[in-house]
Amino acid sequence: MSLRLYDTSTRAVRDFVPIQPGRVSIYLCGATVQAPPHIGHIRSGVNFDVMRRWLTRSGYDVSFCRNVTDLDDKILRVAAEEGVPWFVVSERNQRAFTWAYEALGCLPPTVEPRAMGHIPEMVELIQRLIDKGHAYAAGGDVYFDVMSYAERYGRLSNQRPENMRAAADTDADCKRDPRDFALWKGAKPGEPTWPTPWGSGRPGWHIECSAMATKYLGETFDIHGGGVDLIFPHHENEVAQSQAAGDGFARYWLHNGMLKVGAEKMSKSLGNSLLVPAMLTKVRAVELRYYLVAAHYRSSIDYSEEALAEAAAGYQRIEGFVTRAAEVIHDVDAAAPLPQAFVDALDDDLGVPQALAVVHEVVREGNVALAHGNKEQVARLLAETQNMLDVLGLDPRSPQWRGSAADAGLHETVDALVKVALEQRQAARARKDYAAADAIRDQLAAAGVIVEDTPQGPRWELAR
RNA sequence: GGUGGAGUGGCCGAGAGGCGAGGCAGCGGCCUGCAAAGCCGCGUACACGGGUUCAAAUCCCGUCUCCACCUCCA
Repeated sequence: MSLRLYDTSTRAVRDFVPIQPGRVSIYLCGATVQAPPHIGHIRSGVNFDVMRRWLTRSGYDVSFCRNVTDLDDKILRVAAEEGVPWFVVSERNQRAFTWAYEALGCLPPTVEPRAMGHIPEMVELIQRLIDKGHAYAAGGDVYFDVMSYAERYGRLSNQRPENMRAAADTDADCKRDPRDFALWKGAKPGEPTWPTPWGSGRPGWHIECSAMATKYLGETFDIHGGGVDLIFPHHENEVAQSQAAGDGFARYWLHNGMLKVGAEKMSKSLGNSLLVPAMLTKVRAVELRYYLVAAHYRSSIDYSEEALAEAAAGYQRIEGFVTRAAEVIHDVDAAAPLPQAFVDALDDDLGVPQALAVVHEVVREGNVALAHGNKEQVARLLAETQNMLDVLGLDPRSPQWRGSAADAGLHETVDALVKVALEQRQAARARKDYAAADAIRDQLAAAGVIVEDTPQGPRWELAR
């Protein structure tokens, strides 16, 4: 079986066939940087990071473009409230997004274009649309003429234009049809503007993604991703603009489900955002990633602290095996094959939940092998586990999660100190003075050091 | 009103006609001086009412509840 993906535009699971053999191009709608990221934004980033890692592991050369929309009405409003230029707001929030993506282990995109750096490309696209009769200038704005494209408009979101309400993206009454949406917004006092053949102004929402996707990935590309809340109007309008202009645009549309809190979508505008830094005081970043990744990307997640804590406990079980196995096995075969069940799970529309079930099964086998002291088997199962975790971005021994060299140095220091205490404890145990032995263990525990006795002698870990 | 999705055991969360994914928690056992970790065992769950079928969580009809989108959104 090879990769099959659920495609929103056909509402069916389809075999994935790339345009060029061996290459995949992905455009992910990143953030409109009007506020710092909450964990719903990062869920999207993490889901598509796993998609990208899986495609890479499957042998594809992946071009991954994740855009930043760095100007919109809200950014202007925030900037006005703070009395600073718009770019102060978008720069600040973009840095917060970049930090959060990195903190959660998302690989950097191949390219991360910013909308306002692509005005000429947008102007060129708008001109093509005007030339083809799909757009018109009116009242300083330029609009996409939805009815000129009525036979195709609405296909992605499965809606008919006659059922749609009016677009409210501008308050202009110069539209030919209320459903027409702005490609370009005429200059308003106090707003940043760029000159165009139709007058100065700023871009509408949607046009930047069409311009940037085709610039970096070509007029036709493989996968376009984003949250389900973007299907309409954002993605519908993107595909309308691009295809009306003659581009092929995306061949597969993938949409991740929403993260909900209290049965409601987490949303900047609803004020129920859980921001990443606050979350990282509750669990480690890798545990948060596990939580966000563990549900299927198309399911919605009902956030709860309990579920988050359960996910962390589940991850710690996996991590425990990897840590203990790595104390025995020093060379891990990064080329070891993945279990077929794991491959099949991910090939089936990125079935991470089933893939994680395979991880847990291999971990159980690994723990058995560890208990039996079967080094050969431990080596094999550790390699399988780490390779699976690598695809999910969850390998505790990867540089992302392993900790710094300074941590390693500190670990050595603590190890030397703990060993002194453990030797005393072993001596006490040898003379059956369990009160003394347990007192040492309790003291270490109070200092955050958890002691475990194994057939190979005592080992220790820091408490979490 | 239109479009799409969801309701699964104490909890999270897959699956999509037959054999109970996996995890968390709990209980019992093994191991241990005691623990911890680990392992083994323990659960007949699929919103409700009908129907189809040898067989339904899965298909069909109806009902209820919830969510998302219908021009701020990941």
